Formats: sequence, C-alpha cells, structure tokens
Amino acid sequence: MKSLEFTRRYKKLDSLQKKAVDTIEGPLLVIAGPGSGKTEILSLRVANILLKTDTSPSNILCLTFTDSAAATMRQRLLNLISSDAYRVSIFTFHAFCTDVIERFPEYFYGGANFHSADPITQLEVLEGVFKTLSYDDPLSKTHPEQGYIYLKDTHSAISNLKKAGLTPKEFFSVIKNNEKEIEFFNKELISIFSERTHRSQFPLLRKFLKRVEKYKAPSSPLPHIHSLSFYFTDSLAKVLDEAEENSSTKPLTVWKEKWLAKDEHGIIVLKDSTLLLKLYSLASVYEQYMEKMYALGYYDFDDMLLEVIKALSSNETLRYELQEKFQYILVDEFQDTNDAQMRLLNLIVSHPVNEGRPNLMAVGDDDQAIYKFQGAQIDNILRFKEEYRDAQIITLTSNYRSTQDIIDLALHVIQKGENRLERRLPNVHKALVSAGGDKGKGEILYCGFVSAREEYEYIAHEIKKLLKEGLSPSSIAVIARKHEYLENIVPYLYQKKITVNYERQQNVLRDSRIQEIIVIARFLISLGRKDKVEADEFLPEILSFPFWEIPRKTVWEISLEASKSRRSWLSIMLASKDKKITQIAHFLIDLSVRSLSEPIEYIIDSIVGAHVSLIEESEDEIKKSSSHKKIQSPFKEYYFGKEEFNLKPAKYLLFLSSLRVFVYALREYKHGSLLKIDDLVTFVNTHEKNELILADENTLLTGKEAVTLLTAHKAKGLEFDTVFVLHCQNEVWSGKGFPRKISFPANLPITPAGDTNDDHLRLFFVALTRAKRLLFLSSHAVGERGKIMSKLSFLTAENDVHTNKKVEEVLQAKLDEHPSEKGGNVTSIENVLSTALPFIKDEKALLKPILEDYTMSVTHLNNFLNVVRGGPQTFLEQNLLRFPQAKT
DNA sequence: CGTGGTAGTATTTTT
DNA sequence: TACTACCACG
Repeated sequence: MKSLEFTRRYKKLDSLQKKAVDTIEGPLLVIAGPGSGKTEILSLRVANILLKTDTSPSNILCLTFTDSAAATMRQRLLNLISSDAYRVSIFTFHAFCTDVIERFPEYFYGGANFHSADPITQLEVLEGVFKTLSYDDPLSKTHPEQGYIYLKDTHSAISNLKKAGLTPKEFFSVIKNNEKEIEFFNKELISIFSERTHRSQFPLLRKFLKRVEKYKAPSSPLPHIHSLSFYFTDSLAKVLDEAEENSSTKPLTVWKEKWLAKDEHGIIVLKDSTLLLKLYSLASVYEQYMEKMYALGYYDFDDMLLEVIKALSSNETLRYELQEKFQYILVDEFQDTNDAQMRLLNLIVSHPVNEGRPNLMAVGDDDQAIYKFQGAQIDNILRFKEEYRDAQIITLTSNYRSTQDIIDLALHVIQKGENRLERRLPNVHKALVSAGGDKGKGEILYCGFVSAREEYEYIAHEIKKLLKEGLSPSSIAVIARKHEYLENIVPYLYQKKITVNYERQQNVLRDSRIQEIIVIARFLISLGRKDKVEADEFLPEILSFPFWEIPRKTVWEISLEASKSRRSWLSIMLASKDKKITQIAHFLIDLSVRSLSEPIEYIIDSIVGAHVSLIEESEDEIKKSSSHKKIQSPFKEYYFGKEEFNLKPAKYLLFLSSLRVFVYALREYKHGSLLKIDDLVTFVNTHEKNELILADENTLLTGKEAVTLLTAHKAKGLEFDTVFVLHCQNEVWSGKGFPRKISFPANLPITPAGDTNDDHLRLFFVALTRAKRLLFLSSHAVGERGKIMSKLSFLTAENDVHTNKKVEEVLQAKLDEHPSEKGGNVTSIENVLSTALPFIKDEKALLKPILEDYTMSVTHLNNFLNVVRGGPQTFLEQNLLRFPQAKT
C-alpha cells in the first residue's frame, strides 16, 4: 500500500471532497456535478477504506456501467495502491453477474451450460412464440411484407421489462392488479368526465378526488411499484391545484388527454383499460419467450441480471455468501441505474448486520441522467435517502473544469428542470463554483445563421482559425444531438484539411461490396431451385458488379440476346464467345452446386476469391491448380489489390473491417451449428425485416492529433478546452419523443425516453459542461426543406441565438472576405471516405482476428503487413498522410 | 385549387 | 404517435 501517494493526492482535495473520502461507514450519496473530480474521489475512498480498516481488497466491490469506466477505475487504483488494485472487485453490473454465475453455477440453469444469443437469434425465438398466437390476439397482426407488426416492439418491451427487474409472473400480477383498479375507476369516471370540463365543475372534481383517494388498491407484488391509483390521484390532485389557481381548464384538458380515452362504445374510460389486452398478451409472450430461450440453452444480456436477482432472492445461502464477501460497495454513475440493477444492489447490501445502513457509496449527478431510454430510473438517485436510513449526502460544489461563465450558463439551463434533487431535498445546493478551471481567457459565443451549410462553414472556419492560433486539435470537440449532423459537418472540416476523430456506427449490410456478396448468395440459392427465371433476375446486377470489370456493352448484349432468343441468361453466358463470360458462368454454376453441401465460410471465401486452406499453399501451387479449369473470383484482387489500397486506403480498410464484422456476426449466428448459404440469406433478411443494423464501430481518424466529433451522449464524462455545440434549436435539442406501439401503464417504471422537458435540459446541460474555456453555440434558422427552426428556449432572450445581429453581421463580413471558402466541392461523408482520407483503426482489432481466425490467408494481407512493418497504424501515420490528397 | 385520405418515416447507446 | 409528402377527388 502506497500510503504516501494517497496522502499526496488527498491533500489536493477540497474539504467536501475530503469529507466524501473520509465517510467510510454507512450509506453515502455523493452528488458530483460536472468536473467535480468524481473518479478521483472514488479511488481515494477505496484506498482510504484499506488504510483505515482491516478490510481486504477483495471485500470491496466497485460497480460501473461500461467496461471503459471499469478500466479507468482500475488504472487509477493501480497508481494509488499498486497490485492490491487487482484484488479489488471492479465490475460492470453485467460482468459482476457473469462472475457470480460462473462461481456458483449450481444456482443457475441447473448447472447447465448456457450461451448468449445475438439479437437475431432472439428475434427468431420470439417469432416462434408469435407463431403460436391465435389470430385474434392483439399482438398477432401481420403485414404481408414486414411480418409481425409488434415483433420488434415486443422484443424491446420484454427487454425493458427485464431492465425494470420484472419477471413474467411479477409483470402479470401488476397488470392483474391494475385491471381491478381500472374497473373501479371506470365506474367512477363516467359521472364527471363524460361531459366537457368546465370551471364550475372544480368543486365536483374535488369531491371526486376525495372519494377516489379513499379507494384501497390491491397490494403491490413489489415494494417499489406503486398502485395505479397512486399515480392517478396524485397527478389529478396536482392538475386540479393548478387549474383552480389559474382558474383555467387547460391543465385538466391536458391531463384528460393523457389519462382518459373513449372505448369502442364511446364511453369514457381510463386509457389503460384499452391497453389491457395487449399487456396481457405481452405477459404471456414474455413468459413463453423465456421458456423457449431456456429450452434452447440461450440467455441474453438482460437475463444475466434477472437470473442473479432471482437466485439471490430465493437462495439465502448464496445471498449470505455475497453479503459476507462484499462489505464495502461503491457504485459509479448512480443516476444511470435501472430497477434491475437497483434490486440486485439491494439484495447484496441487505445484510442483517447492516441494519438498513449498508456501507454503500453511490456517486452520481441527477442532472446528468441521460440514459432513460436504457431503462435508467432517475428516481433511484432521488430516492436514495428514503431507501437507506440516515444516508449522508455530500454535494460537491467545486468545478475544476470550466470558467464561471460556462458554469453559470449551464446552471441557468439546468435550473429550469423540475424533477431535480436540489428541489426535493432542502440541503442540496448545486451552485457550482469554478475552482481554477479558468486559466486563460474564456468566452461564450452565440452565432445564428440562415442555413445549416453556413453554420458548418463558420465552424470549420473558426476551428481553422483556432488551430492557426496554436490550439491543439485534440482539445477541440464538436458536439451534436445526433450522428446525422456530425456526418454532415465532416466534409466541411475535410475541405479545410482539419483532421477529425469520429467514432461512427456503420451498417455493414449497407456496404456495397457486402451487398455484392449477399446478391450472389441469393442468386446461388435461386439457381439451386427449379425456378431459373428468378435466377435470371439477379444476373444483370451481378454482371455489373465492378470487380468483374465487364464492359457495360457486353452485359447489354447478353440482355438483348436473352430477350430475343428467350433463353436464360446463364445459357447465353455459357455459349458466349467471350471467354471471361463463360468462365464466370461456370464459376457461378460450380459455386451453386458446392453451396448445397459446403459450409458458408468456404462459399464466401470463393465469392471473395480468397484462397481457402488449412495448410498454407504457395502462390505457384494456387496458380497450378486453378489455371486450367476454373477462374478465381477477381473480387479480392479488385478490392484488396495493392493498387486499391494505395488509391483509396480509407475505403479499403473500411471494407476490410466490414467484412470482418460480417463474417464474425455470421459465425455467432446459430451458435455452434454449421451454416449453409440459406442461413446467410435468412440472416440478412431478418436484419432487413426488423430494420436491425449490423454495426461496425469505426473510428474515422484522419491524423494523430484531431478534432473530436461526438454526440452529446458519447461526450458524457469527457472534457475539452473548446466545444462547439451544433444546432441550438428547439427542433433539435427539444424535439418530440419516439413513439412506441406498446405503452406501459403509469405505475411501471418504464417510460419512453426523452419525452419530458427535463430530459432535454439534461442532455443539453451535458453538452455545455464539456467545455473548459471556449464555448461556441450556433444555430440556423431555416431547415433542410425550408422548415423554420426556432431558437433554443433553454437560452434566455439575452442569449438569443437568432437575434444576435451583431454576430451575424460580423460573420457575413467574414464569409465575404473568403469567397473561395463558400461553396466549393463539399460533398458527403461517403465521398470523403472514398477519396484519400485514411482510416485508422487499432491494428490488433482490425487485422489480428482476420489473420488468426478467418481463413483469408491471402498473400496480399501478408504483403500489407510486410509493407507496414510497424503495423498498419504506424504505416498510416508515417506514410499515408503524405499521400496525395484529393483536390478540393 | 383546396380537401381529405393514406402511406411512409422518424433518436440517443451499453452489456 | 405525429408529421409530411403525395395522390385522387370534387
């Protein structure tokens, strides 16, 4: 234990931070606003527990949400307590559950071996359940092409239920209770809500409320789930207060919209009664899905938590063992806990010895809760004090990141929020004060533009200027609400030769070259069937794939011949004088026959033209064996040739990465069983039908030092000297929520994300508080299709983005100064990628799997590695950046 | 040329 | 769910 290092770092803390580190016993909630040194406190507190008590490192449990957060935590601890850090249990919630399942297999799945199911398999299992639904089941509706309409929504509804920690049985009993309550309310409602509400009815409504409040709801199956009437009466009481105060029916009308509806007979009822049938069906589908998954030996991510919760609640021995082991528990990002995680936590913490006051430290910030859509329940942090007796609450008030100006603006925004800890608890004051984060001159700039294009141009211009002034690119970030906007701005930055670092998700299945493989696979299947007609439909497309390098004229000639002679394309190709065409025909026929018996990987290898062999063969041998009868697909040579790499390295590596993801996903699919070409097509079809994307996370990194492009969600926890927040408009940051086909009753802790003003405020707050010194807020007034955008109402009139005429004039002058910068060849991000922009990804992540696992042991890859010497990354950094850039 | 019906389409991200 | 684009119809 390096207590010296501890002392040194402890001394740097302010008094509140010290108090958090020193409070070791009992429940403690640390409210850590942006830039308040949260991670440092967590690690110092762990060290302090080890110093002050005789606790062993293995008796401390740290729970995080992401792997990277866990890694950061471990790293910090390593510096502090060296090798002891490895003995502290640092887990994500999921990793913790995996660990428990592995260490106590006898409590899980009867000790049987289970493996995780990918989303596609999950959907297939669920579809199996749907097939057993009767035709009049509310979830069984189908669309001729899209299949079951509710399939995807049911899938996510089940996931949400699991995240809320509800088993099928518990969910069922919740709706059953609700049904009883609904019956009662429906009877009462008619008398008063059948007619239009009028001011004169307020006293009547009061009476109604009084009567209804006396109703005794059936007791809840779970302590944290209230009755429906609790929410009903509570919200009505609030609305009624408001209505009487302003003498207006408006709030009541809004409330009626939300709670009431007319049934098929035109009678006014609780909205929930119309949803009831769907929910009952959902409960039954949920149960069957679980059973089927179990029977097949599958689990999904959500199950891991649910299984451990189940085991801990039913097995005292297991619960005791874990409670004994983990005497000190620390939870990071507490505002992001969902109810399943909360239940798990309560189970580990409820050791009788603690008498309701566990040694639990939760760190979080309710103002930065932006993961509601993942089931996070902000109520968990808001209710901490009620949950644990005599919990201490420490609010950190020093911000070591930003200038006071930036903090003030951020506070100004977030204080508009309603459901905040600061409002709930009397002694929580979150007035952040800047503490030394304001070195250098800080500034906040508001700029309004007419169009997005001008906004992008301005930002590119401004970044260029800052870089010229000597600011490092890596200290600048552009933050947007969604990826679309970031993709839009990339070409503008590229045009000014600004290097960018952008982690984007790409749908592998939309890659044109992956599409080519898929089309060929579809063709091979149709060829194997009797309907050759269908096969003909694919050939025009296949022959025009660029890698064959067949002239258009040739394709056209075959087409002409086919329609004239009414023979199939394939027979014309076989009879063609063009040797290449006959070879391709033979190649495809041969492949089609092989695809009937051979596994998919071999077929893909042949389509791609990769040489397949477990034993390395030399180039010569390959030539010898293939030259006299069959051609090898030119696919590989065309897309992976050295020339292609030299010309378009970005595209080259992007495709290599896509191919890897594609092959890997296929291998994960149907875990363990041998896949045929049909499975590939099914795999792709299921993706398309359910609009699932097969994501490849690419880092578009165009230089060692680069400007970071991020969504607000990804930006959480990071900081930058200078931050540009894109599109400060209501339509962007305060837009409408995303609709769901299945909605849950009000008493379930499952709410659609982003539908309250608070959600919007928090997200924008996170974006603002990333900035240390310079903050640029920009907006534009006219959207893509001429839609008028409104200024972001979070910012007050003095901060009005659109009316800041001065800035606009200055800007116009600026743009006039540089007419050449206006317009130009700004294209799309795809074009940027396909020109000369290098694309760098971690060498090991990108290449090692291909070399080790996938049998693409082709020479070019070795060449690539040889050329690279120090690995592709070094190569790209040293050489590629000097490659001639595309002229703009 | 206005109206009404309807089909199509929309976020954020982790394990 | 909520908006828009589009088309048919009067």
